[in-house]
Amino acid sequence: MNHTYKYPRAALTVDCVVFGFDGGALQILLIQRGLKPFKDHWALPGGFVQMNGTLDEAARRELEEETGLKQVFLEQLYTFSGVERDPRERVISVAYYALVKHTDHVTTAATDAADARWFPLAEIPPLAFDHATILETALHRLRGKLSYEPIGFELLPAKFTLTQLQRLYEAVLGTEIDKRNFRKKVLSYNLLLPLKETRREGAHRPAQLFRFDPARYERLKQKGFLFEV
Amino acid sequence: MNHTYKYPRAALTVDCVVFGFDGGALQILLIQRGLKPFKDHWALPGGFVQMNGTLDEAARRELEEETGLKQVFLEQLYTFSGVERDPRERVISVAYYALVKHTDHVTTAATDAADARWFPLAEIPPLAFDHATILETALHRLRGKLSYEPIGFELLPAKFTLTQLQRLYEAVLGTEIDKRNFRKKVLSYNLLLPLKETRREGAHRPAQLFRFDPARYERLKQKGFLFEV
DNA sequence: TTGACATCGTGTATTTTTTACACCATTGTT
DNA sequence: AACAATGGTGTAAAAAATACACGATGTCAA
Repeated sequence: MNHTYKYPRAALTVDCVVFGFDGGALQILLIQRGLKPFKDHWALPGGFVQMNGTLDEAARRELEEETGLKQVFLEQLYTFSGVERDPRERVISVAYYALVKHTDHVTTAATDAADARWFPLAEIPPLAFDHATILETALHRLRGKLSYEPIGFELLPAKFTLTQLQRLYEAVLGTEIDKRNFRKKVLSYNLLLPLKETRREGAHRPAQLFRFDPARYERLKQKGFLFEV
Repeated sequence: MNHTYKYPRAALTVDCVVFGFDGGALQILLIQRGLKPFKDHWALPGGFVQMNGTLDEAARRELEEETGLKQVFLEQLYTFSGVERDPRERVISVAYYALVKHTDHVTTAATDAADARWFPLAEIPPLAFDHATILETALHRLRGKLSYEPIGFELLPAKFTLTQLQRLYEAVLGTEIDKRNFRKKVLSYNLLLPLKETRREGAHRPAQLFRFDPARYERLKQKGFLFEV
C-alpha cells in the first residue's frame, strides 16, 4: 500500500533529548541503535512520525515506546533540516526535550527499554546522525529556561529538599551558588510549600522537605510574574 | 513525474512572520492569497518546501519570492502540526520570524509583492489557516528576545537616534520607558557608536545618530555577556 | 552516654542596580 | 526675538544582589 505525491516529500522524525538528574550530575537518556544506519551507536530516542496526531503526540508515543516514559514534561525544541543529516534519504527531524524524574525511569526499565541507558553529561558517547548538535541545542535551551521558569522541579521527586534543588541548579548551570542567598530567593516566591516531613539520610540533621505549588505558579504567571534564579 | 513512498508523508511548508517598525507601531507584513483555500484572505508569506536545501534556505526563498525581501534577520520559531490546520491535507508548517528594516521593503515592492502589505499590530485582519496562532507565538518570542539580545537594531535603519530606539522598545514591549534611564542603560554596554552625524528633522534640536557595533557584541557574547533592557 | 561527624538552617552589612524625577539646550518657525 | 518642539543630561532614594560564619540536629561508634 504505497503513497504517491506530485512532489517529493521529506520523511519526518521526532527526536527527544531526555534530561534526568541523579542528585549529582545532569543525565541524558540514550538508546543503542539496533539497525542501520549507525547500528550500535548511541542515539536520542525518537523515530518516524505517523501521520495521525500532532508532533507532540508523536514525540510522546516514541518516548513511551522506546523508554517506557509516560507523562513527562515535554516541549518542542527546534526542527533540524540539514541536507546530509541522514545518509539514507532526506529526513527532517523535529526535536523535543523532556524533563524526567530520574526515579521514574528505573522502574519502567523492564518494558522495552533494555537498550536505554542514562549517561552523565560529561560522559556522552559519540552520537548517531546530528544528535550531538540536537543535544547541544537542548542543553542551551534548558540552561536558559531554568533561569526564568520553574521547570527544575520536573527533574526532582515530588518531595525534595532545598539542597537537592540547589544541587540541580548548580549541575545544570555549571556554577556554584551561595546556600543562604539561594534559599532566600527561592523561598521568597512562596512557590515552595514546606511539608510536615523531613528527609532523614546519613548521620546528620534531617532536611525539611518541600513540594512545588504549580497552581500558585499559574496564578502568578497570569499577572506577569517571572521566576528568576 | 510522481513520487511514491511506503508510508504516507505530510506536506511541509514554511511560513514567515515578518516584523517591521515604522517609527510608531510594530508592523506585520501580510500577503493576500490569490488561491484557494482562504482565497482573498490575508496570510503570512510562505509556501511549500522544495526538497533541496535546508528549511532556513526555504524560508529565505519564499520570503524573497513573495515579498522581495533579501538578507533579513531570520530565525526559526516553531513547528506547527495541528491536524486540521490545512483543510486540503495534512500540512506541517515550520514557522520563522524575520526582522526587517522597514525602509527596505518599500523600495522592492515593485517586484512580485503587489499583494503584500504592512499592517500595524493593532489592525491585523483575520488570517488564513492557523496563522493567527503563529503570529501570536512570534510576538511572544520577539518580546522575550528583545529583552536579552540586541536584535532591535534589525528593525531600525543602520543609523538611528536613541529616541527611535526607545520608541521601538516601547512599541514592542508595550510599556513606557524613562528616557534618562533607558539611555544610561543602553549606552553603558558601549555597543552603540555615536556618529559624526545628527538627524535634523522638524523645528527642534537635532538628535545624535548612532550605529550598532555587531563585532563588539560578538566579542562580548563569547564572554557570557548579556544584553538586557 | 558521650563525643565526633556531617549536613541543615539561619541574618546582617556592603555593594550594586534600579528607579524616580526636572530643566536647560538647540534648532526651525513666525 | 519669542515660541514650539524634541534632544540631552545627573542625583538621590529604594531595592536587589552579594559576601560571609556558626550554632542546631540528627546518626553512629567508641
